[in-house]
This record gives sequence, structure tokens and C-alpha cells, in this order.
Amino acid sequence: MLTKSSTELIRQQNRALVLVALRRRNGQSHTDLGIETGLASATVTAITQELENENIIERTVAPPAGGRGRPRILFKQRRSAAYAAFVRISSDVLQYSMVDYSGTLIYRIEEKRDNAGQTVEAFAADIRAALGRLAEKSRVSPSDLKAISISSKGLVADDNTTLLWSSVLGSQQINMRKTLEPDWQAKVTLNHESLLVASALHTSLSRKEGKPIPRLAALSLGHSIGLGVVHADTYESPRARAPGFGHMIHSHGGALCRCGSYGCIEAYAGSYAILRAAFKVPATTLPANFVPFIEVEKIAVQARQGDRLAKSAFREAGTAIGNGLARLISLHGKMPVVFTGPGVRFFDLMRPGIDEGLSASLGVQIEGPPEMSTSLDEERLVFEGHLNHTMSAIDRDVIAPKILGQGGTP
Amino acid sequence: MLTKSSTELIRQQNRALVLVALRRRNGQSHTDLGIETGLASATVTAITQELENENIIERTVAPPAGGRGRPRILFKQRRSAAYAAFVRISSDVLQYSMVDYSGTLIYRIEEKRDNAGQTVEAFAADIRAALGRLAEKSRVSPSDLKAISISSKGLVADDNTTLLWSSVLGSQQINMRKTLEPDWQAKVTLNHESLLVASALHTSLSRKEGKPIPRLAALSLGHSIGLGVVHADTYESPRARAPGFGHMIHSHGGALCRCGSYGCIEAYAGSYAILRAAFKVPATTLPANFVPFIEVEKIAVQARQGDRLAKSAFREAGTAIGNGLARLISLHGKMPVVFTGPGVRFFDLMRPGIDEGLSASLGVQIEGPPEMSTSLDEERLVFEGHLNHTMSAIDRDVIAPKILGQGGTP
DNA sequence: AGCTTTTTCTCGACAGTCGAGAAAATTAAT
DNA sequence: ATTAATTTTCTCGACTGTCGAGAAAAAGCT
Repeated sequence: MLTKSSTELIRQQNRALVLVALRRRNGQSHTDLGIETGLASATVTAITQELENENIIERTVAPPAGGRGRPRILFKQRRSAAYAAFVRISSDVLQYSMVDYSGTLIYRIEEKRDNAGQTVEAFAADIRAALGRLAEKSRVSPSDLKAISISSKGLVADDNTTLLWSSVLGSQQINMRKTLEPDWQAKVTLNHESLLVASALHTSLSRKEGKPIPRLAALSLGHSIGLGVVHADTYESPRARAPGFGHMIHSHGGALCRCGSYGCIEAYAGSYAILRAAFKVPATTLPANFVPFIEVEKIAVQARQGDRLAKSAFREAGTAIGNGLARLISLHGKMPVVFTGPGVRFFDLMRPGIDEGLSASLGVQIEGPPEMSTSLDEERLVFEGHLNHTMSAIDRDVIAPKILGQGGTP
Repeated sequence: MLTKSSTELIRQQNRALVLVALRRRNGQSHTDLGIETGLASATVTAITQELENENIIERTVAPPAGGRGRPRILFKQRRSAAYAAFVRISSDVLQYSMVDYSGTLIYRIEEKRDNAGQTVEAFAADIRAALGRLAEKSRVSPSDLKAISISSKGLVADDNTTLLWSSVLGSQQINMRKTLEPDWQAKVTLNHESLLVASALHTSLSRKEGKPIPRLAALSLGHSIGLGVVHADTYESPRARAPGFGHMIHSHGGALCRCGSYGCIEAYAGSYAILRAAFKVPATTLPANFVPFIEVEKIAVQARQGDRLAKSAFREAGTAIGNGLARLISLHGKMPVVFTGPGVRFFDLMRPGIDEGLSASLGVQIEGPPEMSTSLDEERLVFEGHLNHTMSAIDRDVIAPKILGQGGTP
């Protein structure tokens, strides 16, 4: 949507431009910023002075690049300019992190969860209490906490607020904004974990390539199957989505899934599904809620030793994923796929099935199969995703719009 | 992507704002424009004067709204300010339309096509020649033709330029920009027909609702199956995509499709597929290239009289579509679906299958089934889609960026 | 101390928006 | 026939912002 443009808006945009540049590389001189943002030197001065008065950035001196000349002044984010908290909800642990404005982790709490059926209220109370402790321990005053970013697996509504379905709470829904905004004036957002992974991969790979990758998918293989997709159409900021890939129908009326539906991808490719197939348990048996990964590992060993049943369990999982990716590509176009999560250890076993499942579609036949790669260290990617999303949101929505009545003595 | 902002850019954006307002309702006064754009009166004056000098808009007087007072000056698009040509490629006819800057159709040519295998070169030459005649007959000088918008069914690459696969040319690819840009300096774009339909429906329904609809799908039922999806995320202009829905896998290793793959949705829901199912022809038989719609109509009559085989043919088609929509919703979220094309006549027969195919997915179970409706008059929707896309592109890319050395005597 | 080099900062010109109120063009009232 | 009222357009000066050029600053080198 086009909106009214005024001179003040220009300043806001150009402030954002400087903040983004600083986010890309912290500690840049006046001249660096001029080059990176494309702004005139005079404009850079005006903006950096403003930001300095508002205590957003600070200066340090550094010797000139060419050995002699006037020393450069490097601008850096003031670490105490703002804070953000991340909450990572996974099936067995809740991880709370506090980061400062420069994006450095300053405190972390981890809490084991018992997987017993918990009520939404108790769950919400736990999170509220833990966030309180996090702020206290890291000595962040509530008014300085500008954003709370939450990630979870499962089905996230696209208001970026409501968790519709999760393996832990089932279909008990929870609205994170309503839960947390009374306690904090920070902006609360909820994203699917795979969205953050995809987003982190997208920025890091785009930087490596030197230009934005038009599309990218991240597929997390674990107890559940999660997909994140990033689209970067020309001239607009990339947008990420985390669709309900794990519970997309693979085969109409097929195997029973943990979610209660029949034929979901997860009912073929989730860890419990692999177990079920390997032990010839009927596909209509209600699956176990949590399968230790060691069990899957055992089957993988058998498969690698040539066991036919074990091999076909992984192959079937691959076919479900391959078909799903073929459908994704039919709807979104060809894009590279990065596999993450603990399940990548079995990627080689699933690969034949994936290739077969992909090959069936016209799009793949015409444009060729997508590039596929694996990436370990999902935890780091989730953290980076949180960081990218939150810090750019703070820059864009809190810092760039000049707030009057600010600025004082450092 | 954020880019440098300057005062000139503001003007460009605000010019665009005025042009968009005029596109929404042609013939608005100074005051109207001020209200609709949110710009100050002084700014409106500045911009309208500029546009007038550049011969983009013209003024007519009208009595004041309240009976007395100074007469209003209504600004209207100057019809000769620019022209656009549309080419609609369908399996049996090529339709060429010329419209002026106000969006009024001023000339049209239709050419029957023989469905014999034609080479890409001959096909390209046909289009080039017809466009030449179109410009000549409508007395539009080549330099005034600012855009050529082409629509087709099949698989369109997302460079908006290349036709990757079509039922007519098969997998002989054709790059429309390369074909036409040497003759015309107009901007050439190729879009899937269903994308234009979806886009037209989106703007008209959004206007009816008073606010932009977040998502919408248009499903065209004909010889082939085409899907267009429109996304209107907050604060950005809506974007449309036309995925290869018809050739998305419905059932792995299933019925043989016209495209050569097995298991495509079209191989179950295309008109030839319904025929095949109704006559119990094996699903692996190579389908006929063109099926007269009368044949499908006959089967529909039988189905409505209770013939079981005929009924199940439509039901199966419905299931394929329903499953496909369930998958679409898994990946994109819930959205209303509008069915268009000649096949909507059989919508009632397919409906049970569609409902069944939809119900299988978790997303549908949680958020409920999507709203479904039908719309006849696909041809008008395609034309409106062409119009929306092209005219806003001309406004945004040609008119709004002030071109120096313009303006003269009308 | 003076010259060179590198970098930051300042100044005046220019482009654009905005609000207020003047000006214009008409009908209604006297 | 004037004058008043009304509606709408247009103009003026203040303000915000960007830009390029060149001044100023702060160092090393000779």
C-alpha cells in the first residue's frame, strides 16, 4: 500500500538505513556509512549526531586506514540502548535468552519441561515467571526491554501471536501477546522455529552470494517436521512463512498422525513414523508421543547394515518428504532446500526416497531438482533467526521513528 | 530492500499516490484528491499542475457539490497519455486488445488458432504481426505504447517473461520479452491467466469489503486447471502468483497426465480426465489433446440423472481438487477460493469430492474449510486483471518518475 | 614548523510538504 | 444591482530534509 510521504518520513527511512548498515557491521566510520548507505556525507553527519544524542550509538576513535590522516571515528551500537528477550519453546526444554542492542547474549536460562499434559494457564504462568527472573538476573529494567520473540514448533497463526497447535499443548491455543503484553510493554511476536531457521539461512547465504537469494526453504527434521520458506521478491524486504508442512496431506486416507489426521507427511517422516514402519506396526496405530532419538539411531544402524525393512522405513519417509517438496515447488517455484535438525543424520538413508518423491512433478522435470544441502547446529540458526527478526524490528519500529523528548547526558 | 530516500523520491511517491487515486475513480476535484491521498491542499496543487503540464491529466469544470460556490475542477486521465496492448493466449484463440490511458478498450482483434503443432518461431511471428496490425488499426504510434501484457495458461517462469510449458506449445519455451522488445520499446510482461483472474477478483472483492482481503485463490476449471493466489500482507502491495497447481502431484504414480507426468491434479480433474474416468478408459491411456466441452456436458447430464460411473468421475475430480486446495492451505494458510471457467457448471457435481478432499488436512480441521464461491465471466476477469496490472505499472514506472524535458502545448 | 593525507564537519542552495489564509467563482439575499 | 455567503482553488512563508563543495580537524612525514 502506498502511503503519504513527507520530509520527516525521509529522515526516518534514512535513519533506518544507517541502523541497518550498522547492524551488518558494527563499528563503521562516517565515510564507511556514507558509502554503504549511499547517503551524502552531510546527511550521515546529521543522522549520526541525532542518534548519538539519543544514546543509540556511541563513538570510538580508530587510526585512519592509510596510516596517517585524521583518525576515524567508529560508530557502534550502544549496548544498553535496548534489550530483547527470546523464548524458545521445544518439546523438552524452554530456553530463555536476553540480548542487548548489539545482539550479544547476556544471560540465559534453560528449564527442562515435563511432557505431562500441562494446562495452558500453567504453561503461561511458567513463561511469565521465567521472563521475570531473566530480566532480574540480567539487570534489565522492564522499560528497556523492547521486544520479546518467541519460537515454537507446530502451527502458528499468521497474526504472529497465536499458537494454534503444538505437540505439547495439543490444540489448546495460546495467545502470546495477550499473555505477555500486560507485564511488559515490549512488542511480543511468535514465530515458527523453522521460519527463524529459514530466515537465518537466507541472510547468511545471501551475504555469502553477495546478492539476495530469491527463495529458500529450510526443512527441520526432528520429532516433528517443520518447514520455513523465505521469499525475496525484487525490491521488497524478504518475507518468511512457516506453513503447516508437517501436517500437509501426503497420502489421502493414509497413516495415522500424532495430530489425529490421516496421511500427514509427519505420519511418514516423523521419528515415530520411522519406528512404526521399521517394526511393522500397523500405520493406523496411535503413535507414541515422544520417541527417544536413540531408537531411530538403532534403526539407522540396521539400515546401513542392509536390513531391508529398516531401509524401506527411511525410504518411505524420504518419499513423503520428496512429494511434499515437489508440491511446495509446484506452488512456489524451484528453490534450494536446506535440511536441519537431528534428523539430518539419516539424510543419506532418506535421499533415495526424496529423489523419487521429487521426480514425479512436472515442475521438477522442467526446471530440474532443487539444490539440497544439510546444516547442523540448528540451535545457532534459531538464535540467529531470533536475532535478525527482533533487532531489525527494533531498529525499524522503535529506533528509526524519531521519538521526541529524548536525548540527554550519557 | 531499503533504499536511499530523497526529496525527489517523495515527490515521485506522492505523484504515484495521486495517479492511484485517479485510477480508483476518474474525475476527482482538488479537494477529493486531498482527502483520498491525505496530502495537503498545497501539495495537490503542485502535483496536479505538474501532471497537467506533462499532458497526463486534463481538467473539466463541474458545478460545486453544494449547489453554490466556486465550481469544482475535475481532473481526469488524458486518454491519449499512454496506451497498452493485451494479448490473451488460449488454446483455441488469440485475442489482442488495445486500451488507452483511461483503461477503455479501443480496438480488438481475435484470431482463431489451429491446434496443429506449431513451431515457436511461427507462433512468435503471428503475434508480432498481429500486434503491428492492432497498433495500425487503432492508430497508436509505437512510441505511445507503454506496455504489452500477455496472458497464457500453462507454466510461466517467475521472470514474468518466459512461457515454460503450455498445452499448445508443449515444452517448447518462448521468451516473450526477447520476442517483442525489439519491435516495441514497451515493457513486456507475461502472466498466467489465473494470476490475472485472482488479481482482478482480489481488487474487486477488497473494494467491496472496504479493506484488502489478506489472501485469495482463484481456481480456473477448464481444459486445464489453473490457480492464482494473491497475498496482501500488511503494508505492502498485494502480490500475486500463479503456481503450477494443475500439475502438482495429486497421487504419487497415479493417472497419466497430458504433460507426460503421472498423478497430476489435471490428470484427475481436467476435462479429458473426467471423460476418461466416465468411460472407464484406463488411467494410463494417453489423453486426447482437446476435448469438446459438450462431451463433458453429456456426462454431467448422466451424473445428474444418477449414473454412478458419471457421478464418481466428477467426484474423483473433486477429490483431486480438494486435496490440492488442502495442500495449498497447509502451505499458505486459509483463504477464500473462487472457482471460475467453464467447469464451474459442474461445480455442484464436484462439490462432495472437494469437501472430502479438503477435510483430510489438519489446517482445515482447525481453522475450518475455506469459503468457496463461483464466478462466471472469466473473460471479463482476465481483461480486468490485465488492466489492473498494466495500468498500475505504467503509473508507477512510467508516469510517476518525472521525466524531464516533457510538457508542451496540448 | 610546514606540508601532506585522511577524515569529519559546516554552509548555503535546492526540493519538497504543510497550514493558513487570500483569491476566485458562483448562488442567494437584500 | 449590489452585497453577502459559500464553496473551492491557489499562493505564500515557514519548516524539514538532502546534497555538494569546501572548510576544518587531526594526525604523520620531512
